[in-house]
Amino acid sequence: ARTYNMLVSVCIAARDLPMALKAGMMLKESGKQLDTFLYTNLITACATKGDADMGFRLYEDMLADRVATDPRVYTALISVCSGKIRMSDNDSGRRGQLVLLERAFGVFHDMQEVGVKPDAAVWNALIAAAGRAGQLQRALEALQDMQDHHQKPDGHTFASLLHACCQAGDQILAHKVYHNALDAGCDQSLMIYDAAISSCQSPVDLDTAMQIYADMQRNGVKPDERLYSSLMEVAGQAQRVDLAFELQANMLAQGLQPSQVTYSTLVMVCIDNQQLDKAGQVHQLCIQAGLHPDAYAYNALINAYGCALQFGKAVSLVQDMVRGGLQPDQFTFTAVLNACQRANEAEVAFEVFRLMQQRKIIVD
RNA sequence: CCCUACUAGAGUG
Repeated sequence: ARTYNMLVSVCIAARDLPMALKAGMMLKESGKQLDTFLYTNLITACATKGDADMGFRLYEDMLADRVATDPRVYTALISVCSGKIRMSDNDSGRRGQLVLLERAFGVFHDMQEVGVKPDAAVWNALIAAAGRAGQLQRALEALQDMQDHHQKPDGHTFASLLHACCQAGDQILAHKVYHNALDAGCDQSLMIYDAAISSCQSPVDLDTAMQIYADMQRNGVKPDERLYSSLMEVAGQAQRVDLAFELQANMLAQGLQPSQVTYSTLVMVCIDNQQLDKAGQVHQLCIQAGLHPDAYAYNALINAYGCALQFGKAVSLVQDMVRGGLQPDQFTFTAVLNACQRANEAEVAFEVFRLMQQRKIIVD
């Protein structure tokens, strides 16, 4: 069973939910019971993909098989709701998110019904779900409830609260939460620094972000590559492209490898500051580093080239994108059409439009 | 306390 659990972990790390489920099925068909570990693992895979239906189906299977449940299973289930809330901010909108949030609280209720005691992670997951749904008040209530049950808020708690503040646009509260986190002894938690820096994005507050960076270093916490991305983003918003690259240099000096996120962040910083050539260079560096830019990165760059009347570059990026195994999506097509319009490329626009119809891509 | 499972984390029209 342990071997299978590890196999499933590998599938999950590779973001291959179908393969993970297949591994689970294989085990089941060989007459073995799936254990709590494996179910939790599988449910978590659903959470990261935002597949709530599958997540709850697995939970039902688990009950049917009379496998013991524990707080981790319920945390994973709450996180299934939370994951779908994150996925659905594009399409289904606010109402769907609130329904999912209620479902998360429903899980919380159910677990207590069956006599499983919530632990800190359960409340943390609830706070995160509420934050993602933009319900800061709800997140604060969950925090209160957590404290009423004598659970100590930890780094996860404060980081989730900080993100909830960001989502709700409450920067003032975010700063208070950050200081509460430090006072509560979470000064060794990298997450709180990252979340606190992210809260300096709107309105842009580079000074505070850099202070948090300094706090972190003073407290002897080693940053990761994501924290640097958060900082670089704030630098870019403060029109400090120079600082963004300086931070990247710091990062390299600390032996951290830039990731696709690092490069995308830098590309966006350049685009937002009208440094399109530099953006293109960073994009190339990303490819050279063997990291594949995703559709977001391509679309942003294609759009920027289109706006800058660099039609040829926009088109060649679309080609690169396809060669890189990515499907142009509605954002890509919109960007290309926009580029055509600006460059008076009626013929190409017509072609593109036909392709969109073929692929049934709908724009507004 | 750690071993195989849960909880935070960006960006595109």
